[in-house]
Amino acid sequence: MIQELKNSYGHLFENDLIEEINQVGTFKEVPEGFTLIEIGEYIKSMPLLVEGAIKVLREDHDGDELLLYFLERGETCAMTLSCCMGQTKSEIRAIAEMDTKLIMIPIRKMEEWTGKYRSWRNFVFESYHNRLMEMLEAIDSIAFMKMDERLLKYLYEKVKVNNEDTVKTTHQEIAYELHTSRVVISRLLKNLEKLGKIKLHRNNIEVLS
Amino acid sequence: MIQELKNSYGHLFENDLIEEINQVGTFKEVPEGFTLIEIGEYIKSMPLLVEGAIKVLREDHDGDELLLYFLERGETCAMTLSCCMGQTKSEIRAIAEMDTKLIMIPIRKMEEWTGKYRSWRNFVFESYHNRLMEMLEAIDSIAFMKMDERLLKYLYEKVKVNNEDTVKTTHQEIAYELHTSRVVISRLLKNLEKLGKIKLHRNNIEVLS
DNA sequence: AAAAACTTGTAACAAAGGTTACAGAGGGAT
DNA sequence: ATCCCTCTGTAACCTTTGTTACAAGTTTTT
Repeated sequence: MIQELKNSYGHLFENDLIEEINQVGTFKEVPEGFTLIEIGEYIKSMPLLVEGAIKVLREDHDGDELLLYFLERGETCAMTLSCCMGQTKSEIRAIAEMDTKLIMIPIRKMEEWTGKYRSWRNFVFESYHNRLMEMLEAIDSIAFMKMDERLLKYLYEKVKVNNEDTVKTTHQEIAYELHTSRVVISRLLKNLEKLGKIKLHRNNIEVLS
Repeated sequence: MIQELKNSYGHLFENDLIEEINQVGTFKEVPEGFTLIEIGEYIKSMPLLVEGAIKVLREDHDGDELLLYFLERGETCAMTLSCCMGQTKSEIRAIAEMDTKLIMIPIRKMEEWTGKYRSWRNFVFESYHNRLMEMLEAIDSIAFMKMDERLLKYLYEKVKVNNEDTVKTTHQEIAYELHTSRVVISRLLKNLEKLGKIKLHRNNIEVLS
């Protein structure tokens, strides 16, 4: 674990802290699709992402979903942080976007470290900052963009996060994450194909350029 | 200033910190409608709200607005915090919702205090937490609710923040804050009136029950 | 191979919200 | 009173998005 830690967090944390993380953290490997946090759950530990990616989703009372943002290597979930501190239930769902490696930190350490290590404090603040910015971006998308723009943006993000130029998913799944219906997604995808931005195949979408 | 500080923050901060705030903070009183922070501005100090309320807005590239949330007594703007730390430009606009009193803290103190005072650290974390929760609520509203529900929610919030049962504003202004058109707002307000939820007057809306 | 389940395409229609245009009410200034 | 400006109400129409229904292709299961 120490090697993975140093790779992903060596430039952020001083050696003492890396050492402590190595002592109290537990290494965890989860497969694509694994649910890391469910809405309403209490959170007992905080994840540091070492490899892979996690998607964070919001749900309304009818069970309708909406993708908020992705977490990548070297990041943590500020929502989790937030819930840890306040001892409140999770407001979001976190699902592994691909096979993912993480280090779990017991929440009692967090509080201690914020007093003890400046680098940890900065990391936590920066996490909050990044998450707020991503929430703003999510708000921009749903408030100001039309569905076809959102869809294209979604595809570009997927391509970036997964580091592949095809998005392996179904229209139905996209519809869930953008909170709309499958028919609408099929329609708009067909349009994007006509515009030469993508190429449609069964179970995967090739994103051009 | 010390008295106002103690009233709003006495239960949160230890005396030493209150004392320090009193030393370095400057008291500021702004009228309703005053722009405290503009998008793209660099931020030099952080506001602690003592009395009144502040509305926080987001804008897209076309200049279209959207109300994100209100700040009330005992709160601070986590966006500001966030921008201070990162030395980045403001992503939001903050406008006094009514006549408002604040204490401005120079940003260099913030960093210092997060190391020195546990209560300050907790205050900052809690601020971030609250702001994230309000962003989530904003997302819920625009993603999952229809315009008439959003409008009613908006009116209820205004009533609560301003502590009056009439909302003194024009349809046009509501349209700006909900990012829609005046005609739509007029239409929906008329409907809410028919449903007996509100009563319309010129320049003000009476919210019933 | 046949059946079942999943995925995509498409048409037809409905609903919500956005746009344009215009009339008239209310209030302030001269 | 008259003029002017702001605010509100409403009609007619358009666009975007959501819904229902169904056909056909693909993959998995039996």
